[in-house]
Amino acid sequence: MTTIYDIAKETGYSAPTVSKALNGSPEVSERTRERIVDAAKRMGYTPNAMAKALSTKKSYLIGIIYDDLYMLRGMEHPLFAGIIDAFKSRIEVAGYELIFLSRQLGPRKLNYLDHARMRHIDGVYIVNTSLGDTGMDELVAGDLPCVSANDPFPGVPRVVSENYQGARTAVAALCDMGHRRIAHLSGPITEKSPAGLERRSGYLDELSARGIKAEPELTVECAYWHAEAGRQAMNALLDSGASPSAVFAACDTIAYGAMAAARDRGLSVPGDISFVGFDDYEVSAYLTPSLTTIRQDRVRLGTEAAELMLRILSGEDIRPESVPRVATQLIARDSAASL
Amino acid sequence: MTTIYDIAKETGYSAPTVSKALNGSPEVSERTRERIVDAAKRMGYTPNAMAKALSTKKSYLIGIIYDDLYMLRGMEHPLFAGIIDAFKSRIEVAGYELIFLSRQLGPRKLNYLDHARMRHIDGVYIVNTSLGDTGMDELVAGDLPCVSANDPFPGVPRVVSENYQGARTAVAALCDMGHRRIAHLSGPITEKSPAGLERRSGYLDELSARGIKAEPELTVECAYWHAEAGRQAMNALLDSGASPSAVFAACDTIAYGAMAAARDRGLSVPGDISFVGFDDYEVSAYLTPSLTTIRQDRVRLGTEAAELMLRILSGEDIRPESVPRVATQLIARDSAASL
DNA sequence: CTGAAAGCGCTTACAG
DNA sequence: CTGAAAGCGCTTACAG
Repeated sequence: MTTIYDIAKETGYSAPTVSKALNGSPEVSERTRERIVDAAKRMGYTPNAMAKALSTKKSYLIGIIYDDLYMLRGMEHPLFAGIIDAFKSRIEVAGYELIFLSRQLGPRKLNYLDHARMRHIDGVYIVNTSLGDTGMDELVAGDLPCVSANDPFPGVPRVVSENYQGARTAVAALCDMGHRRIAHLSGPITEKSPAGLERRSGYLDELSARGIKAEPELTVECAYWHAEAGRQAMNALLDSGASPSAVFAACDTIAYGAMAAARDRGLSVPGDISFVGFDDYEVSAYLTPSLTTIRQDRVRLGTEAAELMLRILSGEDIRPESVPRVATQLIARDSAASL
Repeated sequence: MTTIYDIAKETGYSAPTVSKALNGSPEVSERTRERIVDAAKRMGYTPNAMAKALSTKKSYLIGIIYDDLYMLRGMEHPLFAGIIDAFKSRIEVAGYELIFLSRQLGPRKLNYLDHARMRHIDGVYIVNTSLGDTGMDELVAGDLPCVSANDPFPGVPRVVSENYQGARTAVAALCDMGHRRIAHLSGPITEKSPAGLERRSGYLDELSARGIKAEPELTVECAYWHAEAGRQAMNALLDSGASPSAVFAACDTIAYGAMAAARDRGLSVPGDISFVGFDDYEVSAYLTPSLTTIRQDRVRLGTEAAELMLRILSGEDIRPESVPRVATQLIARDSAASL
């Protein structure tokens, strides 16, 4: 590995001058810069990020937290995987790299904050935490820039979809098709992770805006954002004797399980019962019938989060309330039809 | 941030002794060790990984290459996302962390090797490369430990599924149900990424082992490992007038698209035509009908890759040919039925 | 068992 | 415009 000292020796300049030349400092002459850059190229020089970080106290590392007990499938989650992808694309243009934060390194357990400190992380993208993640309070309370892709944390700006409005759109679409008995398979309802709550509110408010009385037995809460939970909730709904003509599922995977449950009971979709999901995963277009759903814009979610992170990193002070929600979009397919 | 110098001052020992004590060196007295460890805990000491890496020349960073032009959906790919998850879980127990390698950092383009050098990466997990990735040759030719999760590279051990045997199992299952006219929607056929080839070979060999003559028009190559490609291939197959009673799709997503195409033509599955996939993604169980498929064991694929990486990192010399394939498993569901 | 010295590869004042 | 000095936080011989 060639170092700036090798280049210094080769060109006859000193190490500091080489450093300045390579970093494009204005206080080095054009001629010197050229010579040094040439030599660096010729000698196959690669800067050592560790050494750089050690002296500048800036690592260009963004930690990513993705611990997902709740969704039961780690990074396979297509929503978050897509968001991370987009985040990475944007953030690396600004020179930052993504490193996974973890709570176990070698023999010892640690918390995210310790890990972040250890690596001198510049910022943290909190994509998903499981309920048992201790140390999140400390992490967000510190002065480390954080952006959340999902759950709220005090003082942390987050970039999330218009859950409430999206849910209203979904229900409105069903109402416009003539449905009145619309059930809702909600996500887990908890303040800490309000997407479920927000979508349920949208469901309830849209019904009431249309003068439809919401019947409590038409809403069933799923324990997880997961197909199996959707199947169980759908079975519970049908067992209860409620006979909705349409179902708004809080996410696509819940819809998958629910549609499978309906099919297993011999109900035809959308002949006997219509379904609308929320997310728009790739496969949703290929189900039988294809799933009508509310699309979350993963590219925008990830890109905006990166943009926000960069603004914070450059010293801007962001008020969490000032961050706009990302719009959703109704994708009409075959699983929902007019009564 | 407290450093070992702070601890040295506090305890009255020297920095080297603090360093040794904290690293559990045997050449420090038990009593000293205790005092130092206590002080470190009390003072909230977190070691600085950069400084450590700089002096030891070991970063405990594993680079991960995931560039996916071929699959058209980055990390959303459930197979590779699951594998990475499992890899991470195993590798972090040994103290290693995962960092994404990229080809663009800040204003300048770089190749993976430069990036790896810059960060003093200890090893690289090559999950997926797109065809245009230049510099892979250099990367694998260097002395950086590499493990591949998919494509072959000279000298690089890889941990992949029993593609050939899995395909034979899939076709065997269809034959056992009485099917003789079995079509194959293959993945892209290329030496550089032989999964498609291997599965097609399995298909052809199983047919011939059963005395069934493979008809060329029954095999259609998909341009991508992707649902839309599956739909197009299925349409091409049906347009050609071939009328298979069963289809073996090279992966689940291809099967999704193919089944959708069949449905759009009014064919019932499995009444008119049976389908078997390859992968077993979570949703495959919730399709209508649920998809019979060959499961790739993502947890084992990732864990074994990590295990292999650790062995290489500890100096073991691995012959790529010596790495066993990971077994697949037939998951019988509803999309394939007896003739 | 403990510590003084030097080094890992870079950058940041500061002096000239 | 250029360079000598010192420092970032750690570890590794080496001496005692």
